[in-house]
Amino acid sequence: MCGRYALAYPAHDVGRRLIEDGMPVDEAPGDGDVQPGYNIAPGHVEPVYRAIPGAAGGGGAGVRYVLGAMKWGLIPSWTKRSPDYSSFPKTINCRDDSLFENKGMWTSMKHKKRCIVVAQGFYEWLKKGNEKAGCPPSPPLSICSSDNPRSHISLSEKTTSCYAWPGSGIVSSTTEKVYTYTIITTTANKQLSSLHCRMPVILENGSAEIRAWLDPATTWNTTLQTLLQPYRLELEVYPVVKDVGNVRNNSPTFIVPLDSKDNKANIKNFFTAGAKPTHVSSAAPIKRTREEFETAAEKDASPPSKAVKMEDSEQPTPRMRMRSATSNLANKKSPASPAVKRAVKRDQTPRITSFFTK
DNA sequence: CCAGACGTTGTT
DNA sequence: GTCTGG
DNA sequence: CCAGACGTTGTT
DNA sequence: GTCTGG
Repeated sequence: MCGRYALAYPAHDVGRRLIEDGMPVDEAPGDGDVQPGYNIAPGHVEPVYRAIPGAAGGGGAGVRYVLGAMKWGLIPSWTKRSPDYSSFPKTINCRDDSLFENKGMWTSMKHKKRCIVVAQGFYEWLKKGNEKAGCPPSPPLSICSSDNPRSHISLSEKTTSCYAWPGSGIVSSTTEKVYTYTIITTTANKQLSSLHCRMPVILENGSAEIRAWLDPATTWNTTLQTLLQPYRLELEVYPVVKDVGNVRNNSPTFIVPLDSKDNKANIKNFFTAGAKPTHVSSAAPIKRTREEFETAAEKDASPPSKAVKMEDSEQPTPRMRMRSATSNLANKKSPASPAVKRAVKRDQTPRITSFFTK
């Protein structure tokens, strides 16, 4: 989930918009230091917002807020491997429940390395003629036999929480530090659950939640934990052109609703299957004002902590159990070929796939 | 104590 | 960095 | 996340 | 089918 997103503003514009939303920016990358676009993929370098502690070390005084240029796909600083980006496991996302457990690679950074990824929206792919974009209890989605509509889920002015890792671990040939980040995912909310079982955690610009999340004086605690919730407000969801699939493509049309005749039928199926469109044919995504969000939030009133989480978190458990079981198995022997690991994961005997003729 | 692992998504 | 297994 | 490639020996 | 690169 959340393997592709959009942030097309040049760096200076990202900074300006954050400031307008009440998020101070003391420092920002040059426009040439990041890769703005409508098709941001893992490995790209993008603006990420974080707090730097003041001289005193912890609390209020002297904290600076900066936009940094970071690479998507987190590499911990303690990695001993050579600076090979692709050799490390896939860390473009971090499950919120992995953070709740007090172990694993995330514990080395959840206390001090929290940050915020800035995004206009993200993309979700619907699998070919297939209802389940993943997990067990997702409702059927009878959509697209061959041509897959893409849904673009717009966060417009919203941000997505994540970790940044000031990585001394990845060292380029120039001995330069590379900062990397990952995007935290949680259970999909009701609106998106027909598309996928996971969604990124989304926080409102300028919110107390973001300030709490970034506060350098705070180490990991249950308050931070409760910030990781499925999004409670409505998002804009609509199909977009399939060209977004190719990472080399980049176009503003990627965040414009797809409304061509050819795809009318698919779009109809898409929405009748459960995803609620907020608009289908307008020229550009609607931008919500902060006031609108706040009133919507008031309506929603319920404390974000329990109510929402409980109802949405019933699904993932069986799958999680499976995950830990298989990963234990797969990790028993260290140097195993990918094929062997996969076979072990499936609890099967590896197959011999090569042979000599004659 | 040291050595070794540390992940997610989606597939069946 | 921090936990688990030996 | 999807798209695209998927090999070796021996030559320049 | 499966891994790598973007």
